[in-house]
Amino acid sequence: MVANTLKLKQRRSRERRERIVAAATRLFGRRGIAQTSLTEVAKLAGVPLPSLYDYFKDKQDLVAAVPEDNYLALYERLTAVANGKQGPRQQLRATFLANLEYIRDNPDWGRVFFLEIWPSAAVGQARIRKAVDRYGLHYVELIRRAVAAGEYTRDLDPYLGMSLLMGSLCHLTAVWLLYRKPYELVDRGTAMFDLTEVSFLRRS
Amino acid sequence: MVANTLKLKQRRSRERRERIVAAATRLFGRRGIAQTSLTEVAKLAGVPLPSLYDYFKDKQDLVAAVPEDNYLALYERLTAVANGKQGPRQQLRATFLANLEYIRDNPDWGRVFFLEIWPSAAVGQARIRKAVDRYGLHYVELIRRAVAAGEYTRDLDPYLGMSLLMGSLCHLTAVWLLYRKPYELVDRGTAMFDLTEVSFLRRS
DNA sequence: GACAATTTTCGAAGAATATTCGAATTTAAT
DNA sequence: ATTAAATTCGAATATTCTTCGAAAATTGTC
Repeated sequence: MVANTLKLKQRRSRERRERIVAAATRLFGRRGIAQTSLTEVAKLAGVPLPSLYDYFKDKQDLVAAVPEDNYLALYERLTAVANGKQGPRQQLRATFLANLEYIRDNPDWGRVFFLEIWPSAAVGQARIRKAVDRYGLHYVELIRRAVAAGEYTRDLDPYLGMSLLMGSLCHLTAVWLLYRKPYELVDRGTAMFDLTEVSFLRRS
Repeated sequence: MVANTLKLKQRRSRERRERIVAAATRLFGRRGIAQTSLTEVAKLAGVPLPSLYDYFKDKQDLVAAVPEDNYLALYERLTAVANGKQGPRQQLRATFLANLEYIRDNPDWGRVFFLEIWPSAAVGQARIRKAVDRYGLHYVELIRRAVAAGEYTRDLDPYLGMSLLMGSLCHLTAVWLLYRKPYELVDRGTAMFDLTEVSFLRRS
């Protein structure tokens, strides 16, 4: 247990940091980043305002911490799900749907990531971009394998396929979040994946 | 000529407003909204800071004006292009590509709209949402007609089809803008449209 | 063309928010 | 027990957004 071997002081400090990120996720996710002041974040986290700066360089840095703190859990879930399936095609499908499930279960995080971070200038920062790239490359790799296995047509450009899937994912999520969840995200995502995949398949 | 019949004072006022929006489009588009201060906008527009408030309620209001000032030109272009084609399928394709051309030719606007406005909380404002909805419905309508004409399969849900196209469009544009235009937008958009459309077609 | 009414402009001040500084406190190490 | 190190946070500063109202410019009227 890492947490237990940490010195008392360090552990407390870490818990504090986590409380701040949790508060930020919630507030940024509900009201948007621009509409949330650090004063509010500090209040919800139960720490004095200047203490935020003991953990984060500035507001932007706190914003970046929100998705970062979720990547680990997300990737674990995605790989766990994918490993349970056989064949790249099934793995791709399972990954896509697990991704939507994660968003459904963590809408605040989803909103910060898909609506505020990923599209915004934040991606210009190397730190965030790296994570986003990794995210996309995971899909590229699965598509590539499905092509190699002969499940998808040889004509398929894996990057184009990835753009299609990521684009659908983002758009679906954005509409779901912005229009107050007018449909069941995973169900609709399933329909969308199956529709998209038609164009990936080998012409018989 | 509306502009010429306007009283001198009103005309100057309108030109001023246009200069402000132009400055805002440029700065918001290059640095992002959060990283751009109104002081900078005012300076680039050549007006004193408080004068911004003679035209816009607050910063958010100025942000909203950026896409609004472009809709007219965009819609004109889209409908002109679509009307030159026959059959809903060709019209849809032409619309999609003309849309990409407009983005390519107005990247600052594209960035403000696709990266800052559309995904952000701003869509929560009725005024902006209305415009966005209209945008999407245009695609829905064209798809619907293509289905009715028997060009697309009857199984196709027009809304799902729209999500797919809009998702692709957004993602393609976002990557193009954020990764410093690594490909020719319209060419890649063409490949993407054709790939997506495979899943719309009637199974023979 | 002079005068009043109206609209437009913008300097000065205020409010909200982000950020820094460093001294006080707490914990860890010797 | 004493020193060193890390952590916390009150007080002060900097930046940015926003308001107010008086000055200036324009328009309408006689």
